[in-house]
Amino acid sequence: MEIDERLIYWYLREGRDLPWRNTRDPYKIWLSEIILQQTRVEQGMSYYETFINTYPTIGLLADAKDDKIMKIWQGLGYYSRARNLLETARYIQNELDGIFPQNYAEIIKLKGVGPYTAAAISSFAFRLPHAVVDGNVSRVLSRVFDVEHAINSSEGKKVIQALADECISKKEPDTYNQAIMELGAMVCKPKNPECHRCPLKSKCLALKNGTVKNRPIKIKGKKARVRHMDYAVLETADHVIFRKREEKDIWQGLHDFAAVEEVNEPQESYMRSFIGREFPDLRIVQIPAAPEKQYTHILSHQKIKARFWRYSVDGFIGENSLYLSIPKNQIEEIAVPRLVHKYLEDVSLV
DNA sequence: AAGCCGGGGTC
DNA sequence: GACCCAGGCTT
Repeated sequence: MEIDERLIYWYLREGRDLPWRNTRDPYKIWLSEIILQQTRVEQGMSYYETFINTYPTIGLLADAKDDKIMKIWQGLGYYSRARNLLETARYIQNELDGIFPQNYAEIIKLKGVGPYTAAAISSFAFRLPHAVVDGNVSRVLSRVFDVEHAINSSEGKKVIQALADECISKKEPDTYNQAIMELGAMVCKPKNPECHRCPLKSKCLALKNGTVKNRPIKIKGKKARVRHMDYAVLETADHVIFRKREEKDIWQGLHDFAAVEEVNEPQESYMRSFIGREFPDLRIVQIPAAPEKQYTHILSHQKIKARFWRYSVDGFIGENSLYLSIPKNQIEEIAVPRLVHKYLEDVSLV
């Protein structure tokens, strides 16, 4: 039996029943694929349910407020996905009369949709023969064909895509695409792959050559850089002052606090003078002797050493400011990074 | 081609 | 701590 047939038989027998696998609605498939970019099924599942329940159609999503989308996306990471999701929903609703594009060339033009996602939507929604290549597929194919190119080099990507294009079932491209990703997730795992129960074990060159453990080859990434963020948490009797992050940096569109970022960790006096410059109309009522909390927050590319200094203040923040004064009983309404939410929980502000 | 963009799980 | 996840965008 050929590779595609083996995969399909195995998948029909052992594949998981996931919500987005029971539809050909391109809206639902697109939404699920954006959520699942660089995200495990188990992590994305509840977000998918929330989106579909809140916005059953693309037209309803298009009408949503930006801040509401960021709030629902809170905790999923890679927030540009949420911004692009909304922009694309509005584009399809307003410019394309709500009709989702129906072929690969048109689909890949959508913002936030690259080669993987365009192939996924093309095959799952329209049964077009475009082979998906994601992390799972790259791993499976690099083992089955014992590929020595690094899968994250441009040469390696070409090699893998060519193999994928060759293997895909022309009759059932949708089932085949689901199947090979499922195999990568359930059997041909990064560590401890379960080759004994693999439908491709008799065809796998890496298994035959004893190189499974060394496939795929991958070029190592850079180490995370360290950042020091010292937050001034300014609190009045019933408000807390937040900042909406608009600059091109992490957490765009989310809220944190007024912050000092220096190479070294500042002393309290430095924080106080920063607050004086940034908020001339504010009077500090109570000065902390030390940070209220500190955490090390790990991102894939940054290690953030965060300290939270909490000041009691009174007065008003200026007009037209970058800052928002949020009533304490509405803090849970705004989107915040995981780090900030952790702090808010630890000090009982949410 | 390389850098940037999150958060959570596994080993 | 290193690696990985239904990747894509920017430079």
